[in-house]
Amino acid sequence: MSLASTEMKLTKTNDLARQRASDKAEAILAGAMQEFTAHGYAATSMDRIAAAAGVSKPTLYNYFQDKEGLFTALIQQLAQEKYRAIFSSQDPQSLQGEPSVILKHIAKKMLDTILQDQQLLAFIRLIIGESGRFPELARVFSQNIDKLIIELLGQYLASRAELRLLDPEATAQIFVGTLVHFVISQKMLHGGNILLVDSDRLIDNLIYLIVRTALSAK
Amino acid sequence: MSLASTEMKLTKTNDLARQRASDKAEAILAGAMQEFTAHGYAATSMDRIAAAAGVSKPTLYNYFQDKEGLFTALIQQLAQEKYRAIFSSQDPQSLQGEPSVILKHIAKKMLDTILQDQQLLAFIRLIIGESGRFPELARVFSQNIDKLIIELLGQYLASRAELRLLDPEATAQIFVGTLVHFVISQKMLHGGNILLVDSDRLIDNLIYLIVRTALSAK
DNA sequence: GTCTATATTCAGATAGAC
DNA sequence: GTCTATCTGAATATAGAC
Repeated sequence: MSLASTEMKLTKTNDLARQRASDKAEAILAGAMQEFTAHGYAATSMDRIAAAAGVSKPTLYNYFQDKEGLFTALIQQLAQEKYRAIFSSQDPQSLQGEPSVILKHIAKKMLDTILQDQQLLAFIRLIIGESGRFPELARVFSQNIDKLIIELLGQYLASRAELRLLDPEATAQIFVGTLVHFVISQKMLHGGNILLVDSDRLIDNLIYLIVRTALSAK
Repeated sequence: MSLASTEMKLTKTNDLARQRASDKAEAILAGAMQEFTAHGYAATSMDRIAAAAGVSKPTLYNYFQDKEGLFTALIQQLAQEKYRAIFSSQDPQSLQGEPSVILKHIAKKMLDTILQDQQLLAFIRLIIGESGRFPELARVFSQNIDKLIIELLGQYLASRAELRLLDPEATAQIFVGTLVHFVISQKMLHGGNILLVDSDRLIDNLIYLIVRTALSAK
């Protein structure tokens, strides 16, 4: 299967060919998710996926062309799911109140969403780990999740002129980057045990940097 | 080989047993670096490492217990090298000038160091990708590189009281997190093509947030 | 469509010659 | 210490019965 040919638009939801996706296909994807997220691409065998899905190996090949095809199908499904999960947290524009309160709410919600979801953590690890072998999948993830979150938050920051930000979108990237880096170093790299700065302390300082000019102007 | 038994102190430099490390061992480590960083742990075969190193497979097993032992030895060597490369950039305390200038210099140096070094990028990808299988190696990397950089920068920020920071160490973590996230999303996830915010714009805004109170007080 | 059984390749690791 | 040659298990993928 050619990687270049993979259709990767997250906006393209289930089409005709999958009006009623087969139970078997779903079972296979569920098994594949368990195994791929736990062991990575190369260390996962089709035998183990078949066992986890409760089907035989030839059935895998009946629904998916090969290991690469199954993997890319899984990543697309996960990206859609996680995209929806993250954006079901409501639009910041609709929130009422002081920016410092709103931003704290957003930051806590973001961290909670990621830290509570072991599957999402494993997914991010998988995407980064396999980004050498599957650059296209990594690009799509980055463009569809990271970028959209930054844009949305940037719009909110831009709407609060009293914050006197140089550049709301760049500030949003700082905001998101700080939280993502925290998750990676604390959870994925297991640096959380002997930790330097906990999440509350980090969030408080991040928001302080963003709102302090507005505060002192009062 | 037991992972729990791996000695992982970066401070422990070459000891007696390697007073004059064999050329063969170095060739093997060089070959292992090329293959492991290019393909990850599971997808790299001992045959390919042997070929890349220009030795035969039994020679690998003469110098290293098994694949895991070779991998952990490589990660330790790379961590030492990268640690030194990053900290050879001089201590921020010794720099003279306005904090905004110093911080910009540090940020540019950090980004340049990482972005120019393809090997370091591949190493970070490897560490994150294999952090499920080798949690101990990931923990050591996080504690010895990430944490030390944040502490060093935190000390500098603490020495500049005019910045009126709530918490210099947490601010340093924001600084480093922003840059690391940029590298991951732009370079490793190949989000750089259709990019939102470029590195100069990001750095300018990061420093603006940190120093703007001191600026407006003038 | 789904299974059992298998073809084939390739991996990690080693025996034994030199 | 280093090699050639090889053992053994496991991986991807498929042929052919039902």
